[in-house]
Amino acid sequence: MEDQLSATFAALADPTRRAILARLAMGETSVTELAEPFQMSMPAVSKHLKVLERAGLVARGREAQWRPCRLDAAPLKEAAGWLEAYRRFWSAHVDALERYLDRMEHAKPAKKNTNNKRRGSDRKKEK
Amino acid sequence: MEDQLSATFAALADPTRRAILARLAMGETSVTELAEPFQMSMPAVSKHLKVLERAGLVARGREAQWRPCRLDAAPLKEAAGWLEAYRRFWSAHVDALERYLDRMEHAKPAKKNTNNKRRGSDRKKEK
DNA sequence: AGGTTATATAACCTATTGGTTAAATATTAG
DNA sequence: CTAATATTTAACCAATAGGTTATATAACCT
Repeated sequence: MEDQLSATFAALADPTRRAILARLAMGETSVTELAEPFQMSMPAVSKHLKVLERAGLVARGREAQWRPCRLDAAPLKEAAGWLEAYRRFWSAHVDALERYLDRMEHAKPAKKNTNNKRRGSDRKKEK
Repeated sequence: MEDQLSATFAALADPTRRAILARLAMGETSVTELAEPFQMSMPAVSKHLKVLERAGLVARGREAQWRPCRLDAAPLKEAAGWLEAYRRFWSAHVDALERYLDRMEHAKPAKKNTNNKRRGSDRKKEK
């Protein structure tokens, strides 16, 4: 997973890690405190932190025996930018247009519209 | 990976899948055409499509022997919404505000900040 | 029916992920 | 130095991911 964007999205693809980021958004804290809400072992949290750290989302300091973690949201900016390019595809207005165009598409072809008797995996659009 | 958000981010955490979505943003197309730019086998692309489909990002139809894929960006909306909550952390302007608030937070007990380097959240050590 | 095209599935492989427990490390306190 | 605390690393495990090749399925076209 060489690229930054993949690392960022992969890091976000885990609820534990997202919860850690949410906690860090409230301020810098220690690993132990981060781990507290979860029912997993400390090494597991440590691994999650390493994933976040390698994705550049968490930076750490050293203070005595603590390794305080703090949020570094910079990589999220790139991710948000990527998503932004798709905004028009989820805008409600365009959704309606989409559905309209889709109906046109399916009504248009003069081909014999053989009934879709096939298996149910493509039932999504059949309203 | 039970939740929708995790499925969405996980689906986006692969450059091939992001490229597939980018292609689909230009319009519905077949699996073969989707696979063409990549140097991987067709089953590999098929698997990527299945990941995207289970994440709800791609819907498929049936047209003769083709299974046209089309983008369904709805799940991206939730992802973008999640990221949006962190926008203030990557905006440079608010970054300055953050730092200011952070200093205030840590300077609170005393009046003047006299080189108090300790971070507040891990001070349970005062015995 | 038989052949071609488009796509999916099966079976397999290796690397990575997410978790565990046990041991090591780093730092402070006494 | 020793003990305590915070955290990481090591070794292991099961499940998943991402790829392969070979085979199967589905629909079309003679």
